[in-house]
Amino acid sequence: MEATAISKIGQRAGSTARVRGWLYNKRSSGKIQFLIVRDGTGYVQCVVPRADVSPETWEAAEKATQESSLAVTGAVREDRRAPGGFEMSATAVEILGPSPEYPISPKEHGVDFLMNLRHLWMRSSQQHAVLRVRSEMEQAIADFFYEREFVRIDSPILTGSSVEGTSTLFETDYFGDKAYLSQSGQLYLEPAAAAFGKVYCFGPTFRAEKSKTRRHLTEFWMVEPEVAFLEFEGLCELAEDFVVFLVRRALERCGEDLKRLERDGTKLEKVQKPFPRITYREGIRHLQQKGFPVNFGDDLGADEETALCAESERPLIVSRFPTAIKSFYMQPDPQDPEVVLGLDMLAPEGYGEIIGGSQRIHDLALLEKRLEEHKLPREAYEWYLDVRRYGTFPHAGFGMGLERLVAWVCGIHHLREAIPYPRTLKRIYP
RNA sequence: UCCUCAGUAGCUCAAUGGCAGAGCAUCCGGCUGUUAACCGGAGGGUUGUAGGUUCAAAUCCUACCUGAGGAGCCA
Repeated sequence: MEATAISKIGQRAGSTARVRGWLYNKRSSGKIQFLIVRDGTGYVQCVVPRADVSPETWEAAEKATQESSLAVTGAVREDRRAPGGFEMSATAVEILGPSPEYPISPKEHGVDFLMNLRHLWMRSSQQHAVLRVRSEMEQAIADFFYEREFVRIDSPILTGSSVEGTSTLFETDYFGDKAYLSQSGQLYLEPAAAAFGKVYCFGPTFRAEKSKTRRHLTEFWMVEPEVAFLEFEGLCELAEDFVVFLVRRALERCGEDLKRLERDGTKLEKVQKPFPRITYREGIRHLQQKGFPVNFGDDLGADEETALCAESERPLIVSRFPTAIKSFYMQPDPQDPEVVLGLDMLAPEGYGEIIGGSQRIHDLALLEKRLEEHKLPREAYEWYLDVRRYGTFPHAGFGMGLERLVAWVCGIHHLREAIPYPRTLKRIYP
């Protein structure tokens, strides 16, 4: 008999089905055993009454330990007592692969232990739910840009020049030359915007920051749109539309997973346009009134960000930062030349910055000047300057960290659970 | 890089200078509707490593190793 996906088991109610998967948990009571089987699409309870099955089937059910792979055949029926609403009365249980002494028990474990067993931990229901939400968000990202006729441009992972300083770059040998793992696809997207108009890239990025917090990974996935002739106001709207689209998608298609994660959906339902916006100057004033010792020119730390977001249930857009604390390529505000047309989007509930973006400098002379001020090696950027030499145009873009979005949407504490195999300061295994 | 905390059974944790313990997991037994099932029994230890103090160290001291939480920086 052909196997049925457990997610589709309800369609077989009243008839016989065969499922293949792994034993998630088992409870027994003398003459009856309950096997919870998972196959990646869902969970189903299989009931094995001793009186109704062959001795071989009874023995197989008894021998099956946590995470043994199994094939179970039986009659499907609705039953309120079963988790999921349907259960199978097993007529045959076959152990496909035994699983002696599975290390992750249904009880509590520490972070280090679970992270060393990440390859097994992803079988656990909550981890499984997070990674399914991540997959849905990846699909939603592709859909959002496809619907808006963006062209996906894959930027290189191995690069010769950096967007920001070289201190946070992973260096590697490239046939005797130095190469670096990409920190951002932006420099490669700007030329592509001149070729295609609306473009985006989506892939892994690498930061050798020695940061050790729940908001940082050394390898994370970033999605970056870049749009020709888009100016700052339009950029803010694009970022807003994007986040609203992604959160709505999670609510529409990840209900089961969010429920398993005990995520409060009402908080996500409040993520609607328009998002509150403040400028950096206004933010500094608010913070000073609340007693924070901050002045124009200071970077906003974690506590400051949390204080600014405290009043809002929607993401907050902070814009127009001092030129000195931002990257070399950001366009100055014509109304206020001390600040640049950059934005940070801060997620509510303390999840912090999920998006950073800006309008880019399109004037060649100004960009050359900024490269010099930031002491960046001019030669490495010659090709990038060509974007301004041959038909320059105003343009803007942003980057969104996928793991930060997923952590926020799922309501999980640490970014390391929002990626299948996290890379952190102290972890490159498994 | 800095600050703080923690390393004891496979896992989560007790034992505060005086006999190394419990729950879960594993194995054995019991129970015909379990929901992290429950009940009884068994096995399981170089207390992170090295040194020191002491009649006596898991416990106090020193160094190192490993991990966690936070800061800075960022997405």
